[in-house]
Amino acid sequence: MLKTHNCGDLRVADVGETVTLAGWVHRRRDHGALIFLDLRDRSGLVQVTCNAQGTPAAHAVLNTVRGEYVIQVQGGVRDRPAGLTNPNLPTGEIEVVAESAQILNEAHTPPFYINEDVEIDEALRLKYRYLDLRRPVMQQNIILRHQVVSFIRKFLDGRDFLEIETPMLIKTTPEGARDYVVPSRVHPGSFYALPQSPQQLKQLLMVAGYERYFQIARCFRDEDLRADRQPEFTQLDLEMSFVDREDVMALIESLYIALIEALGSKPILAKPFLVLTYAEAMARYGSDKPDLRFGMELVDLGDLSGGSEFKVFSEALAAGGQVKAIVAPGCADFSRRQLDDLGEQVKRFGAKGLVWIARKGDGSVKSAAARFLSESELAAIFERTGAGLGDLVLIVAAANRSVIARSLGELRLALGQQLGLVRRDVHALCWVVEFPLLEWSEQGGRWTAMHHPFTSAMDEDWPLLESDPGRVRAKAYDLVMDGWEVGGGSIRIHRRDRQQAMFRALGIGPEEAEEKFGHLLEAFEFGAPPHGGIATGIDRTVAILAGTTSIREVIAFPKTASATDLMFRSPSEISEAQLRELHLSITA
RNA sequence: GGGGACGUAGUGUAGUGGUUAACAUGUCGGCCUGUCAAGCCGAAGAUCGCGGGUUCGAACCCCGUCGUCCCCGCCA
Repeated sequence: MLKTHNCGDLRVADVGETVTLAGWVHRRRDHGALIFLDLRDRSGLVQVTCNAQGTPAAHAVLNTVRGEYVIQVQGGVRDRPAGLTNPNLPTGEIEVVAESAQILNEAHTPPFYINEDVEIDEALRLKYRYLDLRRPVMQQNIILRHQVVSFIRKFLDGRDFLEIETPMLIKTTPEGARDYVVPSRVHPGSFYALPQSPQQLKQLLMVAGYERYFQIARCFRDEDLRADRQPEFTQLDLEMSFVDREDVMALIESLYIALIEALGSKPILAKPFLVLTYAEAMARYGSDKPDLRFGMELVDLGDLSGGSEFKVFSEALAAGGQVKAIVAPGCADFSRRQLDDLGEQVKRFGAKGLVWIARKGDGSVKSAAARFLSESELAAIFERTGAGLGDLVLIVAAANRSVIARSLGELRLALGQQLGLVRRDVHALCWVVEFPLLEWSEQGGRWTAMHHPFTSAMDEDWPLLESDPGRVRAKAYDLVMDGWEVGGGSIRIHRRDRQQAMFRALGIGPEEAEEKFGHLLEAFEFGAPPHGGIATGIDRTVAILAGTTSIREVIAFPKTASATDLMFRSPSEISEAQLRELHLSITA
């Protein structure tokens, strides 16, 4: 080894030791005959010093080094003189007096600061990702990610799980996201698909009798990107035989509690995790991934507004819709401009408008709708919503219930952040269960699986699959953390007849089912055990633990929003020869 | 596919129609033996993303285009 110690590990206990260090010049403070420099390696920083009289050999070398030079230093660890310690550095009580030093490699001045935390254009960071990753913040993120994955492996190994790899070159499936596809050289005109998840493979491992499987699995989906979505991402993929819903949930709950308590920096707001049905989550939070770090729940005003003079209310209800409200605490004095902005926000989600009622501090009521609402109606609204003096009641009425949920749910999130109501000092996790098995696709004109086509219905709901598919609830569960969907899973179908019934409900005919899923259907006839599992997002989990809002911050080499890699400059064209070999021609 | 924001020395920003594009920091040089965002003095460093247009005159206004980010659609 070119070094005997790590920079960041040196302490007072090492005083008197002779050490050899190697690392990057983080910062240099040159007093002429006296030089200080902060030497950095993965473990952290330590101050190295030398002077022209006492250590001339080292001084001659360190006089020429610059930022990010890679150097090696030999010297003794000593206590810093009294009053000269640096409490901001874990190594701040000691320093290394360099006796000699060598330049291992010179470095250009980097295109951005590695030794300072300033905002840098993300495109530049991605172009020089290897320098970006050198920054201490990024190193912490990547190290945290390693710790999370390592923790999960140990946890599951201790509970009798087997880590089993599954292929990356599989087969395109109907349903779900757009596949990334790989042309076959050997079979002209045929393609592999990269897995959107190892879903079928892990089910087949259950049929194979492995009982408890997991994998830190890379997944690929060719869909547009977001701050929390990359074309390739990593899941903890897990499957168990002979379990019911509660078994999988209990296992993952204990894993996440242990994980957060071991590696997170914030306490968990409530244990055990709250379990909400999908219907409840939508009703109370207007979202299937509610952020429980603050209140501001949606309140139903339907029974108060049935006979209202206010047609916005009564007509929505007559059309089978709802009238619902949230209370923005202390916002009664919002300006007209602010209220208009809130109105614009809900319109994005299909609401015709936002009804606002300001209950002023002096007890007076201000509202554009006030003349349509009686005293008693107002009083009832204030009582139901709990709106006090100084609060602002925000109401959406619509015939379409999902419009109300969506618009008030998003408004709740926006206001929660804007008003600083979201508790940043805790993590809040919950389960959302009993999702609808199917949802109607307007553009497809058919039912689609809300989770995936292998999800089992609730036992008592199976009879509804043909008669009333929209009412069938799934044995599915989502894990939600701080308003992010971090995981989702289900008990699977393990009987051929039920799987066929599911395909039928999805409009997949017998021939197509045989062609696309024949292997699975056949496997179910050879003794498939009842089984279920879950997949949780490693990128999202680490991002939340790291306190960042983009998963790119916890992925070593992420892609841009347009799915390019700025360092490799990928995707890129391939040669004519490669195209020929793959039997491909470019038409675009 | 759609909407929005941004693009100015290496980096982060200011400049919203008028002389030589400003500030901080970094870089380079000089001085300096206790700094830790070292300090002091000096110097260099800009195709104002790119193309077109309006104007006597454009970093600034307009159109297009490229790139990055955020959102909608999409994401079983």
